[in-house]
Amino acid sequence: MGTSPPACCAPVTGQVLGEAEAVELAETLKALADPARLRLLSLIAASDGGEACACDLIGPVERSQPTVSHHLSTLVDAGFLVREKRGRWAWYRIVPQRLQAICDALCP
Amino acid sequence: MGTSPPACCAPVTGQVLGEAEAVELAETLKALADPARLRLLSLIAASDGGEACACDLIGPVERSQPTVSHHLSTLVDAGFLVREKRGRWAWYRIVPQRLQAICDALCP
DNA sequence: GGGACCCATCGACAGACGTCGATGGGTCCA
DNA sequence: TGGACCCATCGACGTCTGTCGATGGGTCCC
Repeated sequence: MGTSPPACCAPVTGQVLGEAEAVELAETLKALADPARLRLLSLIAASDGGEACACDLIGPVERSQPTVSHHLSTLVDAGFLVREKRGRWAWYRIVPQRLQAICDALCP
Repeated sequence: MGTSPPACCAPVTGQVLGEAEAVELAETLKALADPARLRLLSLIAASDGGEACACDLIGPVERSQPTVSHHLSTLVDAGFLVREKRGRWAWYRIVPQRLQAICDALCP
């Protein structure tokens, strides 16, 4: 919730991180730091066109449907995915700049 | 705990992540995903010679001494820091390759 | 319209995690 | 030797989080 920064995030090295910047980067990393979410990202990234239907993710990730839906929402909220509703299906697409921003923050 | 891989970690994109690889990368990211730990890394990286005494970290990071010690141990266990005892002081140094390995896993 | 299907939300629960005060081992100096 | 100091560990506590079953709103097809 909250700020939804334009660039995200302040780099770890270089200028010393303040508490607010650290909280922001930590929340972003926390969204990545879960096996189910990493597998979801990996599955979507490896799909045709870089997008995947939620119905095709439940099996491979080996979690229940509500759990997968919850993790996908977390990734959307953190900006790593975008959701698009098509009929009764939900399609998810990777946001490559978001992943790149993390790398820039960790290894400038 | 356990394997302590030579290179760490399998990349998110490219081959689809298996559960074991995802757990390993998630644990590594979890070690980073805390404001106090990010500030500690940042403080140490910005110190002279890339190393810092624990006694100089407690003030800036605004946590109690046991809490700081706990976080430093977490970072050491995850391979982001190395600890060296000098007399009654404990000095910590960044392991740059470890941070680089995370970036390689996220943005190949 | 009725039924099958996809998916987000809700409520609940167990386990993990960040934090602190208290404690004790180890080191240095007077 | 005694005292001051640094720091890791322990025990405890409240909070956050990953997981699931149940539920209900939408959408499509027969």
